[in-house]
Amino acid sequence: MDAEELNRFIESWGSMGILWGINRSMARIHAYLLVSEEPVDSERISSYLNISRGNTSMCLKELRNWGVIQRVNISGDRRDFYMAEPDTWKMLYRIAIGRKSREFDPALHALRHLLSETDTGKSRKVHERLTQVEEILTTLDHFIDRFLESEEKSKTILSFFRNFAPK
Amino acid sequence: MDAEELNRFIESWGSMGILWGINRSMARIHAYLLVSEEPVDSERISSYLNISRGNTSMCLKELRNWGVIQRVNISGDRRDFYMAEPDTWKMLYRIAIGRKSREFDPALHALRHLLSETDTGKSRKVHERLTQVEEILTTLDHFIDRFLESEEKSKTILSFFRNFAPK
DNA sequence: ACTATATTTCAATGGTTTCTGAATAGAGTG
DNA sequence: CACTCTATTCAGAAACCATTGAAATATAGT
Repeated sequence: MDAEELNRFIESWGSMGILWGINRSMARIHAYLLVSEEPVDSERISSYLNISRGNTSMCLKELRNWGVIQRVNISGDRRDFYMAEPDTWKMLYRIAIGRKSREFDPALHALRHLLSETDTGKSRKVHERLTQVEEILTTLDHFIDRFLESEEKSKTILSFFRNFAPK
Repeated sequence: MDAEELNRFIESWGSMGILWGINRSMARIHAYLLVSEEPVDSERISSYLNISRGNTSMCLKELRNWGVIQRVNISGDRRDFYMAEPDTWKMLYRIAIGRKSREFDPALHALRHLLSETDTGKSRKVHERLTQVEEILTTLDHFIDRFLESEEKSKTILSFFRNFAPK
């Protein structure tokens, strides 16, 4: 993978960051770590991607919170080095779990709260509509939980998906 | 459903808009239509939610593009009235389809493009890692397509989800 | 304890998205 | 056709978010 290809990847990963719900800088840094064989230090990241040291530091912290990168120490070197989570599966789980807990769960919670406090008699039609939404989201919620529950199980589910939706 | 509860719902639906990938105003308007028994006109939406007429008009247009609300005419009245898509299922499909085509598909496409142009020999480890990601996303892609393919079929899939992930 | 280097924090900046309100277009009516 | 009411557009204002860079903090080695 030559430098040009590498940059093309970094930039496209950066712009597809929306999909994971992370911003451009974070995604670019993540991409850079993904394509680096060896752990790299923050100075190198910052200068290669033209991101300030400060921002680089904050992004690395965030990415660590997400669990998609790891900090490693190299003996005899005072600097911190970083590498992408080496297990692709684990990485994707972490991203999915993060998104779910930040977006999906609060949404579902709010809806349930609303329904529990709503007088069913007052406007039946509306109440039924919202109940339907709640049911669907609840089912999806359980499903996603199972899907994310363990690595091995998820691999099984994936193979189910393959059979169910071949083409 | 009293006014306070109604507002609470509108606001939480508004802030969960991120989940559907739509902005606050659009989501609030959508929520208001969801909980309205009868079709409402744009003036009423605008004054109830404190959103300018101009913005209301643009949001309604967007929501119609998404297919999650409908414009209806009431004879003898020159105004346009709006109502939420009455079929909850259809509504959720429309949202899911929109998100997939705006976020998921371009991301997957970019990744494939990258892989097709990458020299496999140069950095095997990285190439393998990306290929893994591509495979997983492709499988999910097919699965989601099937899931969204038709109303009836999706209902079947939902019941599968229920059995697979009861609790 | 001191120095040199690495890291983190945060106020200020710059950029992007969203919203407003006035201008414009359009549709129905006498 | 002139009038009235409604809908849409769009330039500028406001709100929001990401990024910088300098200052503060932390740490390792001497």
